[in-house]
Amino acid sequence: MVEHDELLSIRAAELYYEENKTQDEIGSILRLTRWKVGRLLAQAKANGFIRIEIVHPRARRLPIERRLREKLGLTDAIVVSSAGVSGDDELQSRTAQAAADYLTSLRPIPRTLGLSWGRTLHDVSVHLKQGWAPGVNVVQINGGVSLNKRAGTAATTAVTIASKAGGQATLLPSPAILERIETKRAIEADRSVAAVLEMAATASAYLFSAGAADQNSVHVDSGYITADNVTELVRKGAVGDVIGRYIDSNGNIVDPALDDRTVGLRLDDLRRSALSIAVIAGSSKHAVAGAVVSSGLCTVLVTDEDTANALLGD
Amino acid sequence: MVEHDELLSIRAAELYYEENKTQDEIGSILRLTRWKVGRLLAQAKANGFIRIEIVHPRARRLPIERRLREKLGLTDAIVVSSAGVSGDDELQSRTAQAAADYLTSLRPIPRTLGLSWGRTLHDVSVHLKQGWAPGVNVVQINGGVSLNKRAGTAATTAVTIASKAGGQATLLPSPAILERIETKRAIEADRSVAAVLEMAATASAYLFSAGAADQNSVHVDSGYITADNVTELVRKGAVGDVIGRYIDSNGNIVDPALDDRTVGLRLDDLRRSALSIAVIAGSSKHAVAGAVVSSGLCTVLVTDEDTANALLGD
DNA sequence: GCACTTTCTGCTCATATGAGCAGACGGGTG
DNA sequence: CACCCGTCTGCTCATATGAGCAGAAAGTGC
Repeated sequence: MVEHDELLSIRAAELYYEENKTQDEIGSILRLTRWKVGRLLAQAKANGFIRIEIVHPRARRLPIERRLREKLGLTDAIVVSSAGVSGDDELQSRTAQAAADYLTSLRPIPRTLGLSWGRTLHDVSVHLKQGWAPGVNVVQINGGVSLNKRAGTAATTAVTIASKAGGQATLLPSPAILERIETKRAIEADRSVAAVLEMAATASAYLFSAGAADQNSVHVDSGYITADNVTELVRKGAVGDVIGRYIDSNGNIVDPALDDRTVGLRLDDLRRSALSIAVIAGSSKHAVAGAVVSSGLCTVLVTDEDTANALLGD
Repeated sequence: MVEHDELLSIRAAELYYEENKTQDEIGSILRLTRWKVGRLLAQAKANGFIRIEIVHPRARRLPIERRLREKLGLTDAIVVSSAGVSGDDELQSRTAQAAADYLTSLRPIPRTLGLSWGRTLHDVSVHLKQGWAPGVNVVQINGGVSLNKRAGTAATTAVTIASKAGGQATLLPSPAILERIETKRAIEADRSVAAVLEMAATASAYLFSAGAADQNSVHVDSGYITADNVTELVRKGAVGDVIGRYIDSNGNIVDPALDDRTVGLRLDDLRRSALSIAVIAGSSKHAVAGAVVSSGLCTVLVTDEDTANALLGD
């Protein structure tokens, strides 16, 4: 009889959800009392036969957000829906939009925002509304200025975010990765750079993304490292990079020598921060996202539904 | 402000459908009155942002059924959901199940059921329950007995359906298509064949499927026609076959000479019937389904959601 | 700036729905 | 066959929701 009840619950669900009939009407159609209909409907829901989806570019997945907060110990999580999405580009754009929304509604408003750069964060800067906050200063937390046009967007991103909030942008005038460690030490010792790094270390909030460890990395594009370097890093266990530093799935630095040549905030500075927001979207970034979250690099994660489900292991 | 209301309606929908909050609670979260929340929710529904799907192999799509009845003038339409379906095979199986259900619940119970044959109808016969009706006789309406094992299922189908209803099966002892028209005339004149055809013409209901006009046709498999014949038929506008007769998109016979060599009920006999049930599923059969429905070959259509949507032109 | 129309808001009231409970039912078990 | 235990049924009652309406607000044309 269980089998038969299941079928009945489907018939009831059709009439209720597709034909907008009341449980009473359904009762007289299926020759049941309205209470029985109510129970069948509840049963159909409990069995997962009723799937309700909110189809909208700005839709979020609150239950997944809650599970992320609870299971992974995040202060906050923002998960955008991937329902009806056409490709990774759209997913990234939706996520960037959500990050912009999150920044806008953030209270208390941070005085200084430490910022990394990349395609995702550029997208966030575009989505922010003019006047999104009343005075927020932005400081770059890792190097990468104008080595080529792609890296040039690093400056644009910082300046855009600051100017839309009526604040100042402080750029870090250094390449992301230097060829020799001596050069890196020298540049860090320079007053203009040291001042920026000092400011970066004391920012009240951080906003960063992560890159996948593959040939499409911005660091390869920008010429800081070669495709072969990346292959080697992957062999050593790298899953991606955060503010220019390549990490393995536990969030540890993969290649300390390379890391020593990388200019910018240390990962531990990020881990000490009370508010660090990671914006990570797209199927290629599931692994880095996992590393970022599990090693405590962020307190807030903005991501897409698929990545979130991957993090939760289902 | 419309833009802003849309976003609010999405936030409200998230809280309502994913977090099971009451409209009142949502009101206090979003700082709105509960009536405003109700209106936002109604708006979200009206804009199609809320998608409710019933995910179950036996789920039907009642609104599409209604539109099929209204727009295409069918007496009845049964549309199974394609939600979460893996391939055409599953779609066909679901549709066959629905056809079996429909037959079982059919009132008044037909005394004699005219039947064609094919993979789909075989599937229907399998899904019917023992004792699905109290005494229904079955008569084959087109030829095709045991030329090879595939065609052999024609007899099995008819016998199964009849025996599960405690009735008699009457087989049409003839090939589907003969090579020479004289042979066809001779076989039709034979008393044993003529009697079956007479019975077929006076059946109280018909159940048939349709084949796509392609190389996978049962008629090619069974050796009644060659793959080249099919190519030629398609060139002449054939979209598929019904009870062995190839029709174009208007439901007209494509090749009168071939048709004259085909044994069985005429299409016009089907069109005159008060109850003829077509069971057609799968993406390859959208075109035939359109021809069958628009030329009035069936009064009842059992099909899948995708095919139905194709018929409705969207 | 004023009269007019249209849209929006917060309400009352009727209805639909879910929670919880007492009794009916069913089917093992001694 | 009587008994018990778990499940199911139909109910009452509290709550959530939608329809409809009067007044407020916001446009619109002169």
